[in-house]
Amino acid sequence: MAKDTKERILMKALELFSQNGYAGTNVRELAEALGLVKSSIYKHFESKEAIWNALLDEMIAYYGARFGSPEHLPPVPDSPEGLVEMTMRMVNFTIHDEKIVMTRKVLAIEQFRDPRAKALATKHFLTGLTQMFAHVLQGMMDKGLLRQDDPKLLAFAYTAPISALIHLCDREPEKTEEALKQVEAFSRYFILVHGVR
Amino acid sequence: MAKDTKERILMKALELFSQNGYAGTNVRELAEALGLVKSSIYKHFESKEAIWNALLDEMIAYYGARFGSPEHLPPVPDSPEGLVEMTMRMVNFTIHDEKIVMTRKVLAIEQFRDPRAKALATKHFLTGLTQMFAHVLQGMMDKGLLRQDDPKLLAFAYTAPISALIHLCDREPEKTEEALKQVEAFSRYFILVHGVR
DNA sequence: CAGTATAGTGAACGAACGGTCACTTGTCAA
DNA sequence: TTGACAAGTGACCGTTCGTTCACTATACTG
Repeated sequence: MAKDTKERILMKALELFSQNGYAGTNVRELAEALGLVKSSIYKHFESKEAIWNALLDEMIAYYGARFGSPEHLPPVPDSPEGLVEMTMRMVNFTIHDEKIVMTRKVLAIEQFRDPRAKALATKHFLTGLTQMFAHVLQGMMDKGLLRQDDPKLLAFAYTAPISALIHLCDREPEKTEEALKQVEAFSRYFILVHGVR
Repeated sequence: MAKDTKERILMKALELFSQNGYAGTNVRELAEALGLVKSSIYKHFESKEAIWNALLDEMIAYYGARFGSPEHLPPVPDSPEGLVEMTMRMVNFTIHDEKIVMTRKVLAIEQFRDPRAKALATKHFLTGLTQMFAHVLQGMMDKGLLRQDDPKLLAFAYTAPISALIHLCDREPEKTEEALKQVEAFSRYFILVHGVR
């Protein structure tokens, strides 16, 4: 029950921080959103800032566990269409997983204030996807599915537009359907341009 | 003197909001950053929220005046190298103009809370650049400098990576030099891929 | 010169903030 | 059965928040 409450606090804090930011959220509404009174919060965290730091710890650990090690690199597709499918699977996951969506939002809000949020934001928004797809696209070049090219530059050119559409979904969820179509269209176009001819 | 102070308040509010957000900034520090006491602020704005709304009005108007009408579309370059130059000029401007940098930051922070900030964020982060370069790239296709293609898709593929690097500069200014090199490398690569052969 | 806006001040307001503490409740091992 | 401990409560603390207001200083206007 204790551990459970601590985790529930962190989850609800993520939810509230991702909407109104750290400064825009107060301990009382956090507690009441969990059916508690604010003093109960302090049985689990010594301060509001401690909640923020624990949340950041968790976000960093979650990212590391999920995307940090080479063993989590996705398999290299066997066909151009396989890249489209893999991309759509990945994008669909990342925009529908509530925790990841809220993490991106909170990083967008707090990136200029907290150095650790800043570093994690760069991973989430830029280097993470690029590194992952550098591996995938390199693999596809090795298989002769894409023209030989600088894999990092190619991965950057591939993932940055997709990342922009993910941000759009975070900001305006009602545009998700249209954004997903754009992702697919862009993915196919990318293959058309960079595939072997 | 009056108008001046009102504008100084808005400018300093933009500065503080872009660092700590609206909720993370209080009227007292805003006033004292201007050499005033907080009650003086209320001679010019009826509330803190009124400052925020006036700031948003100004940001929206500024964007409209600068990028809103077709007459502000840049001239179409006469050579592939001209596209690189135009791009570098544009990026250099947008990451060194303090007001625009702070505007992007504040939009990143407040995009999930305020509907008008959300709409303006999408323009700043996505559609604005894309529309502008759809025109430029279309013009270059007409001149036979680029292969025929869907100008919107092409512009999206061109501007999204550049936009990602602009965001990186906003977040980690110490990486500006490296980011600019990446923009240039990407721009040349883009021409290599999409230019006539 | 008198009169009147305008800009700025300092003290004060109630409300909301993060945080503390003595206390009650529930759980479970000895 | 009892003792110990963790979880939760409600009252309360000092501080800070946004905001108001009576007042002063300054500058323009008739």
